[in-house]
Amino acid sequence: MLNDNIMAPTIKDIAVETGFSYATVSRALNNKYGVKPGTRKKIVSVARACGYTPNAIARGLVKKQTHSIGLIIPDISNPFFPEVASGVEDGARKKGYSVFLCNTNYESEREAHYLQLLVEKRVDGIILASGFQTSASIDPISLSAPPIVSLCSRFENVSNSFVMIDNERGGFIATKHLIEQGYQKIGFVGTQGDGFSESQRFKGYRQALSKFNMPYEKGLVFTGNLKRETGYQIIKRMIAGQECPRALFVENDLMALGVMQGIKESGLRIPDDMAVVGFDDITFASFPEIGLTTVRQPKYKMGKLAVEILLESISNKATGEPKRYILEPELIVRTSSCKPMG
Amino acid sequence: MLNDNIMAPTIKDIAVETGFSYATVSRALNNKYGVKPGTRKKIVSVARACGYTPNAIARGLVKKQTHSIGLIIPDISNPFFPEVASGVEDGARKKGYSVFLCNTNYESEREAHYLQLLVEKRVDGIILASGFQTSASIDPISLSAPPIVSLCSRFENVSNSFVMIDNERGGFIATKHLIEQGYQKIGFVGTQGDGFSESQRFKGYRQALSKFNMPYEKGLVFTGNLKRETGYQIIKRMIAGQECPRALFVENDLMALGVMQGIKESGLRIPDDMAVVGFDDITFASFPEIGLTTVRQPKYKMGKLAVEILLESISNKATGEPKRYILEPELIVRTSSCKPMG
DNA sequence: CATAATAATGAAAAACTTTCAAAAATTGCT
DNA sequence: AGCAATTTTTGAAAGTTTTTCATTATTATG
Repeated sequence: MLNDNIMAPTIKDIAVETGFSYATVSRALNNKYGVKPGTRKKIVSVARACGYTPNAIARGLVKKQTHSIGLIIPDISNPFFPEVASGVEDGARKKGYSVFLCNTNYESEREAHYLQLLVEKRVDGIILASGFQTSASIDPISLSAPPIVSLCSRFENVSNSFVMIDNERGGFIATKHLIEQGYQKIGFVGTQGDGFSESQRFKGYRQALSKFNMPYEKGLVFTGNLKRETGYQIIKRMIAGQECPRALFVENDLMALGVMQGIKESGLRIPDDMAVVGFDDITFASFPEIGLTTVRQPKYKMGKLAVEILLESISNKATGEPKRYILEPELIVRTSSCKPMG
Repeated sequence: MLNDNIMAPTIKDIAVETGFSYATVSRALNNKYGVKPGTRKKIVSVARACGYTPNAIARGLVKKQTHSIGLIIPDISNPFFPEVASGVEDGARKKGYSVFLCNTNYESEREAHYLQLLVEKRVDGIILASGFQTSASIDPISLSAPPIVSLCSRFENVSNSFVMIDNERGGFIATKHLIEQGYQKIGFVGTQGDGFSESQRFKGYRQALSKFNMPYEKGLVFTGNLKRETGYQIIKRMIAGQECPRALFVENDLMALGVMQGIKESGLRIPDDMAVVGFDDITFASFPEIGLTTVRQPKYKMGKLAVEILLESISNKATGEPKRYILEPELIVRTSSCKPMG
């Protein structure tokens, strides 16, 4: 009662106030077995009266778990990730977990930094939607690291649980669709890889070309980061150049939107002059005015699933095999990829 | 060394290993004054060798600060908020703070729940982009609560720092614009308030009508939550109804996009048959195919500013007057609100 | 060389909660 | 009432770090 407004009341304050011990107060407030109803009532009412709030930090220290998890994503301004994050958040909240949001902007140092930070914060687990397929970051901390579930990505050099869609197949069906629409010169816009290995979607693109006996031309591949602005710039350069494809598979929708904007600004029409297929199926792809053909990822569901796997493996203390979910991509055909006239 | 792979090494382990005391190890690792260069070197190298990671939980308990903040937003799937969140995250990261992301889905119980949770987690501060103007939630915890900066909103019954734009003025200039374009029947789509008070943007709408001597007609006001789907449903109903306005001020862009979609699906044209003005200026409003006239909010900047104010007030231990930033809204005219023909 | 001043280190307390073993109180039974 | 069995309560320790104060070691000064 004495340090009422200077500091938050603690269990100790309540113990003093009620005359019971810390232990009893703790058990009473946590609804644990073995405290007389009258006692509990008194303790609870005093706690409420003095505005007691449990200190999750102290609790975390004792119990060695924080009920927090980390979510690392590369680009929060790509609507794909908020959608995923939404699933993560919902799943986490339902089980009483909070989530640290970490946005890396596709920078590997930032990813590494956050990974380190989350370990220091003693999160109970991490969901890592990495921009990278090979991790320099994840390794060094692996000793004391909490369980990590990869999301929308996986590491080639680490075997942990992951949930993602079959990106290679996604790239394949996107490209196949364009081929079946009769396009001859099909370009690729996206990342070619993270420096260690090729992008899966790019692989699918090449695979489709090869399967349908179409030549792979390096000149039709345009790479850069996965932002909208980049797509915009690439297409401008592309149109200015000589070898301009008639159809494009763009590695993600955000970039595809930039591409489409560039195409239209150049006076060309979609799909008449150039067809576009994206990847992700972000909300805006479905707008009638946009009508972007794309490969759908079940964003919310993936986030939810990832967090469920993570919490599962947290409660298991990470025994058990890593879980690997590879979901099926789904081609959503819209107007941006209709059959060309001639 | 003995419990190497079973538990994360602690300062104690390093103390034992090097033969120095906790105190010295702590000082060495934290680059504090008063430890012999040789000693420091040895300690640091042992720490590195055994993969020591400081325990932020224990540190938080001692120092009574966690270097974490909470960010509460109502709707992460509205691109407006990720943009804001991005500013918050950047600002926080730069100062070594991590952010708990809390999505309330415009539900006040969830807001209250998160507020409580963040206090328990002993975050150093909270940024609250509330869906509500009057808080039942913020009050009860005010005693032990960390500083709270309101963002894109403010409370009428609590005086704390906030950063927002002048929503009333925003509503005013949006409506004024439609009036100046010659529209007679201008409708409003949005929330009318949170049950305690009117929405500021709605107030601006009414104010503009009144200023230009136009009648306020209840029949032209359509309310619901601020989601896209809601906008879509409202416009469908509106078009089916009899008193259909020729121009609409929609309370946010997301909803406006739903409205636009509904309009087009009904075979009407924008702006020829119906003009639309939104609010926020989310990225997608600017797409040529969309061309949504809107009231711009400096999203990223607001997030950044809010976190700066918050961290400022954290380091001040919350002495000093609350800071109140009311930014100027800016009307961005695009194609969705051109002059009607006749 | 003695003394003062400075630098380096250590011991212990504090932060708040949970948990375990043990003690105290209560209940049931004869 | 007396004893065992059960329920309730307590005290102390643990969890990890930082910090304060005190102590020891080192260097400088007269």
